[in-house]
Amino acid sequence: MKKTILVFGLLILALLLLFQFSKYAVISGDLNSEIAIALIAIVFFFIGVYLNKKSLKKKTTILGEINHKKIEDLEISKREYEVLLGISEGLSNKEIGTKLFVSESTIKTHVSNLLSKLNAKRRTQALQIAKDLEII
Amino acid sequence: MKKTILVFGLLILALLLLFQFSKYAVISGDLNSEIAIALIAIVFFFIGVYLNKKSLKKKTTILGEINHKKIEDLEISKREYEVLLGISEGLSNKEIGTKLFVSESTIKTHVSNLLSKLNAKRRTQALQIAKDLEII
DNA sequence: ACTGTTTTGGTACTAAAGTATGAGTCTGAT
DNA sequence: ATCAGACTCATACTTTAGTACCAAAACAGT
Repeated sequence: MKKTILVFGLLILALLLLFQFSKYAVISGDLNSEIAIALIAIVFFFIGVYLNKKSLKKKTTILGEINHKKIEDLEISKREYEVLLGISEGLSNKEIGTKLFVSESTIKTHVSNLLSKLNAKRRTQALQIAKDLEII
Repeated sequence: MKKTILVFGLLILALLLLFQFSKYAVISGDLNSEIAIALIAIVFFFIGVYLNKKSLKKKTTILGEINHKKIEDLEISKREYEVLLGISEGLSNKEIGTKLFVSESTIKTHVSNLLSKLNAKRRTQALQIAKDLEII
């Protein structure tokens, strides 16, 4: 946050200097006034682009983030969550078991518990619900 | 949200400073060029914001849009695609059948064809692949 | 040390999912 | 009219998924 303020402060300072410079350039006639105006225009254009991109980025990132609180609220354990991720990768129970170095039976238990915690009837429905809750 | 407020605050500050400079310009008798420069700056700033917002909007929409060409390339039929959507909603074959007014057998056929076309072994894997190909 | 939760895993079933094959219907294009 | 592709549906199987129940080991916190 402090960095942001510092950056913007320096930015404004730079702009003011640029502005000042342009003013004197125009008055003294050293520079072609059209070039000075064009510079101002270009710089402010990119400032606008930059600020807008920054503010929009936040919104987009939030949409792709996982809601850790929701996971806790649903009382989904670490292992169960790993299984959920396996499901989202399209793996079978046996494949998830191999990946996590446990038996298929264990995965079945986890999946069954997951389904009841997510209030789902199938693993595909669990995926849909999980996406909706933003936990995957 | 806080960031947005901060950004706009700094923006307003910058504008006020610009305005102040214009006032001094008026006092010093250099009115026309100052106002002109300030106007140019503000206008181009907003042009930058506007254009950027437009281009970002397109990108975001593209990310959420379906790649219709890919669907054709994979030779996925209309009905098969509807079944795919049903799967992505977490429905069972029977439920998809009810939704589309056909028997479960028909859905099974569609699913089976879908899986081979998507090169998937399971419906969950089909979902993962379909998302990757941006067809859902 | 005791307690509660997590993780693990097994058995025994039931229910879905998926495969293979065949076949009738329907529609758009030639 | 014929022909290809899409849609429909059934039977018969095999394979995963999912449920129910039980039980032991591992662990964290008190």
